[in-house]
Amino acid sequence: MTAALRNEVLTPSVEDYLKAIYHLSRAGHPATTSDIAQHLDLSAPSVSGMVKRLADQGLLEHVPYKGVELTPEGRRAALRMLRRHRIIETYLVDRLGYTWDSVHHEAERLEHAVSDALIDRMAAALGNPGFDPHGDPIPGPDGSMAEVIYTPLSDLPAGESAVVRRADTSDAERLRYLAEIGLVPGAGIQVVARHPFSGPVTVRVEGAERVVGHALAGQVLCQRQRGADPRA
Amino acid sequence: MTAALRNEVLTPSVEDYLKAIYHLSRAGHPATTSDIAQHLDLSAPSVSGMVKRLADQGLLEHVPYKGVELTPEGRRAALRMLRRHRIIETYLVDRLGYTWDSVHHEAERLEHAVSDALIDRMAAALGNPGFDPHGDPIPGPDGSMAEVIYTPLSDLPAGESAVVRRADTSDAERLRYLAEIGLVPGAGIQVVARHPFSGPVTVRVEGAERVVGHALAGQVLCQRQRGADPRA
DNA sequence: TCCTAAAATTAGGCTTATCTAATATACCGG
DNA sequence: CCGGTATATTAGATAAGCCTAATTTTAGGA
Repeated sequence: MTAALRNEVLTPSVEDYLKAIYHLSRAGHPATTSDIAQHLDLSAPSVSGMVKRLADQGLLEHVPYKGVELTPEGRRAALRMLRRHRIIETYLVDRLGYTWDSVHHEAERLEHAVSDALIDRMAAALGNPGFDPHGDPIPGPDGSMAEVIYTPLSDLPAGESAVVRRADTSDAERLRYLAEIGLVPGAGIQVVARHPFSGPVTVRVEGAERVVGHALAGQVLCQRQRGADPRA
Repeated sequence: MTAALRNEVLTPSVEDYLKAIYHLSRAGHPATTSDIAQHLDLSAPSVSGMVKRLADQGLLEHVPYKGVELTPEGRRAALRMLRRHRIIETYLVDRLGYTWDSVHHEAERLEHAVSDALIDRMAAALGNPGFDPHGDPIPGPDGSMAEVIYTPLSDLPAGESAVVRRADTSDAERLRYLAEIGLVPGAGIQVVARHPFSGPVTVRVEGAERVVGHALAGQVLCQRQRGADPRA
């Protein structure tokens, strides 16, 4: 019998684990114990213990010493939390004057307390937006989520701001180099200049200006910020 | 060293106990273990245990086998919860289309999760109201609360709706009788007719019509509903 | 292949908050 | 003033989540 059929309510702790595992699994491979522990700022044994309970509840699959992956039920729960989080953030920014960078902590607390009905009312009041203030897509009540179109750094026009979302290569050398100059997922960047004839791109990252060759820039997938809105 | 100086954060459970004790203490005498247990739907031993911990933390005074009373610090915490609860209720009714009777449960969950900053933003967005949708006063950030003017049932004009708030007598016979006909604190009433020359009042309580003598009606203190707003 | 370092798990303990069962206290009527 | 009932407290157990210390497993390098 699955947890859903047993009609169980998830504790805030469990919800946080599912969220963390969902995020860590985006990359494809299973989330490891230490990844989860670091993400949630907990000890590894705490994670081991919780993982066992979550597996018993049918929310994830655990291969000991290997890692965990969410079951469809676990993923549903994680997407529900993602929806809550992003709607709350959007509401607080849109209606209560929060700034996009100050809103995360508040949403982190509220997402465990609001009812589904309130989330739906907030979403309706906002016109059922598809994206939050950070540009991230908001899952629907059914768990469906808009695809985000990532733009290669090499295609961004000069002057534009964006957020690095993914490095489209598995070459360790390149990944290491990109990390070294700060072009990691989540990093905010601004294109300073594009040089013609497939030349390099000059980009500002964390205050520093970096020059990135055309080929490498093509593998740095970015999410464009306001003004070139993905919801268009 | 008091809990406040130790900078402790109260758990949701503790907040609920303080709220319950605050409400039960309105009547004057200390709150008893079984009152608290009934109010929170917990066993008496659970309450005994928690009461001991709260007394250790300096949030209340406990005289074993007698009852508990909040310390100034405990009262501050309770009023902070009351403020949160009532601002949340007001916001949800005013801005998100909740009805005044459906809003309680949602507020009960949110009041433990919202930050002080969010409460202040919600209050500001509402124009710092002094009363919630039920007509109850909202404590300020400093714990101050508007006095509510209660109107004796004998003074209410015919047709007016009100809520019974207090019976201004300690005569057990009268209290028992008032309870019998449903004129208890919290009961919603409507004045059907007032009879002249200090005659009785006909009032609808829980669907039934009751006739109350002038003297007794003078001791049933009511809070008038919308249209004769206490915030005037 | 073997050995070691990193990662994961198990063992054992703590705190909060709840419960049921047993015991202690208070109050009221005779 | 004495006993019985109602109320309160203590005793002891449980579950969720967290921790540190000890152990086990995996994987990479000589």
